[in-house]
Amino acid sequence: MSGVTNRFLSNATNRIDAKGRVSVPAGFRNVLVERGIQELYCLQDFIYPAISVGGPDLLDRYERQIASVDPFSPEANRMSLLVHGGGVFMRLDAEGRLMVTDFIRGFTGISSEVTFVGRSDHFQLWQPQAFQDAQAAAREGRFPSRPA
Amino acid sequence: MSGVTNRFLSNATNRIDAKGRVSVPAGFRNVLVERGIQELYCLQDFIYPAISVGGPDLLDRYERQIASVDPFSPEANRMSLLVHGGGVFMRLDAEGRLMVTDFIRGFTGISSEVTFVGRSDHFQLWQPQAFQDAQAAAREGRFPSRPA
DNA sequence: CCTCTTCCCATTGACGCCCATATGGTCCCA
DNA sequence: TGGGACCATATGGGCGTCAATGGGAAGAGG
Repeated sequence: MSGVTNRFLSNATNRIDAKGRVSVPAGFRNVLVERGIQELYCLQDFIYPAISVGGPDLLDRYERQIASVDPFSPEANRMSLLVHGGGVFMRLDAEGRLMVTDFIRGFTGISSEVTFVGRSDHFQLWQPQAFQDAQAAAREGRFPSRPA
Repeated sequence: MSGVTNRFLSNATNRIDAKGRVSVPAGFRNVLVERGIQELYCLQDFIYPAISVGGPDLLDRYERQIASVDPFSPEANRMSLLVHGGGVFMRLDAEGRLMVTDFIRGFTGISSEVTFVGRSDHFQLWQPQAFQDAQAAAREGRFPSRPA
């Protein structure tokens, strides 16, 4: 109800510790509780070098999107590769942290810090500088280059 | 009613205290009450190095615009990156102050003082000198240079 | 048997919720 | 018209709580 806890908003940067863990911002954790999300589904963004994190419904939406285009098109092929081949379930530990796996590091370029970015119904993991650059580019009206 | 308290007008500069808080000018707080705004949606402006502050309706307007395009399109992704990733809900403390977070400092360059600028249906937070410069430029009819 | 993960606890610093003080202005009244 | 009570705003600071982070130890898997 309060607008504050029902959507993923804003961005914040946290450190990765020696064990490869990083705290999810408390505000985001509250949204997860509010939405009853316990299992996190992580997948690669179609456009940006970022990992999208949300509940199982996030996967549902992406699958519907894939289904809405010609299943034999290169676009559908590419999306399926990212969603089905690159998706993974994760859980938070008791302190609200998640493991930054090689899968995440490799796709995003994250090494020592993670920028958490709210996306309303999900949030994303970014390499800090990449996020700054992408946001600045978006303000200028430029679109990110897309993989062929 | 009188026209004085229903719009954000004029500008004022206040100090940030040792704990990183700053008082929102009483005139602006009155407008917030008049408009029934309790939760403040703060957005990193698209053009200027300033934070725009308004009610939840400010976010609603942007979200309707996003909803009007294909949600999986690059355009929607780009707008969400700015509107969701660059916005956050905040609330004032009992004395009418708000925390000047890194989210605000980093984007505006604000360090020790904040200039509050009325924009009719919302107001903005500026680094004082940046506001002076932008206003002088506007008087000369020059347009702002977009952020790099 | 060794390594990686999971669970648990400790520390520290930040933030929220209070209450206190200063400063400047307004209004009333002598 | 000058003084002074009164008031609203801006600002300062104490203190409890929670978040972010670090690290030990037990458990699982190779």
